[in-house]
Amino acid sequence: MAKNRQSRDKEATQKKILQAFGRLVARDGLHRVGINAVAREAGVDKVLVYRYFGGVPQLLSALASQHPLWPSFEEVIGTNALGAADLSAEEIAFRFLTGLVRELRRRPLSLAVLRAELVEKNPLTIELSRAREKWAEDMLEYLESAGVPADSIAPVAAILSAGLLHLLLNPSLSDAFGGVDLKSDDGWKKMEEVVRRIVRALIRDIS
Amino acid sequence: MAKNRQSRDKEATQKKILQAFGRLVARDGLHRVGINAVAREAGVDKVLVYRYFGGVPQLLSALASQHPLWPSFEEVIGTNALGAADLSAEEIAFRFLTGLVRELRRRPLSLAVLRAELVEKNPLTIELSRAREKWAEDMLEYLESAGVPADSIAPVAAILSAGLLHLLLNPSLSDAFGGVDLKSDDGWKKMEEVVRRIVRALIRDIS
DNA sequence: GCCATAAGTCACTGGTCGGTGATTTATGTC
DNA sequence: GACATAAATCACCGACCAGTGACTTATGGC
Repeated sequence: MAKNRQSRDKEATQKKILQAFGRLVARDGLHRVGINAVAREAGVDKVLVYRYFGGVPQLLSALASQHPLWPSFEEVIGTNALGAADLSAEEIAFRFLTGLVRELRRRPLSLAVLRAELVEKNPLTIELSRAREKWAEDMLEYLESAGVPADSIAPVAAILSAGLLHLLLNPSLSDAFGGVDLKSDDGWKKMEEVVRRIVRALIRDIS
Repeated sequence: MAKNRQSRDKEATQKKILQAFGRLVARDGLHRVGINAVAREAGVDKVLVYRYFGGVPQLLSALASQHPLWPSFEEVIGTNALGAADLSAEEIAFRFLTGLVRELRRRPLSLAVLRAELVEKNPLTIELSRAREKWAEDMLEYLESAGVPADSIAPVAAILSAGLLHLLLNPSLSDAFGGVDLKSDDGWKKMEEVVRRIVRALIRDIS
């Protein structure tokens, strides 16, 4: 016969399940992915999903343990906190905002988590929010230790990063405003220039 | 007997249904409100919901025809386009951003729609997105006709309004950054000052 | 008081979901 | 080749969902 239905390979099956879960979450969003859908997508009986993982939350944390949801300071800024100390405040702010976008853009799972947090309030999303907030605090601490006066710019950073995040989550929004296509790399390049302008103006204003 | 179960009052029933729908959407989000939930909340058989409205989309449009989802330019700015022509660019930009927040904050249904757009792609949300985008275009036109140089500030306005919107949809986000409680009026008062600072710096930079 | 109308109710279909107990079967070991 | 083990499957449960056809009954007009 062409192929055994039962491959009897635990590790391979687990991998199939995890990959299917990741695909589905990236495509449909966290809030509409359930055990049934995962099992279907993986071509596997749902009992196996329960056996090997336990449930959707465990699937997510298994995936997150392979590829962390949130980028590190180094990934975002392009250098560690020590190296960042040599940069100007403007440069750090610019790199922070654009780096954030760059890193999140290659993490569809993280974007799905952000969307889910906006829309669903359950033990899983609450836990996820907590983790993300802790990460944001850490980022801010790093910024401070790199010499950025956090007190004065924290709320500004909140608005700007929230804005970029929102455009990231909802590309259609920007069409109406800027006519910039944020689904394309070129669109984001242009958006980076805008960020540069904003940051420059704000920093000049403070000092 | 205490009361007839059947009140036999079509208009009253329709009103009950609409109100129940509005309550549920504001509380649970558009994407998790179905016919069954509406009927339960209204204390009415679901057949009546189908009879009087037809489905969830029609419920939403019935509600929106009573209270428009998106505020007018006058509501946002506090004066019509003619009056706005007398204001400085800084003042218009400030009023636009803070007015947007003020008006949307009192429209829980609109916030629910924005959330749904982020998370669900179906005929209903697509139609809703289209309507909202058209509204945004109109707003931008009004701004232009009030003397604001739209070309140069459109992308900036996109980022800033998207940011405020995101904070509106996700109050927990701001905690980590600014320590500002955006569920309270005071928090938003503080946020307005931040907006003032940003707008002033940016306008100063342009001119 | 009669009765047509329409407001409201009941009961059902077919489907999906999360979750679980019992069973089959491929595989490596001896 | 027999057999214990565990990988995988099957079959089911109760709950919820959207949607529909058939029914009951309150009400206003006569």
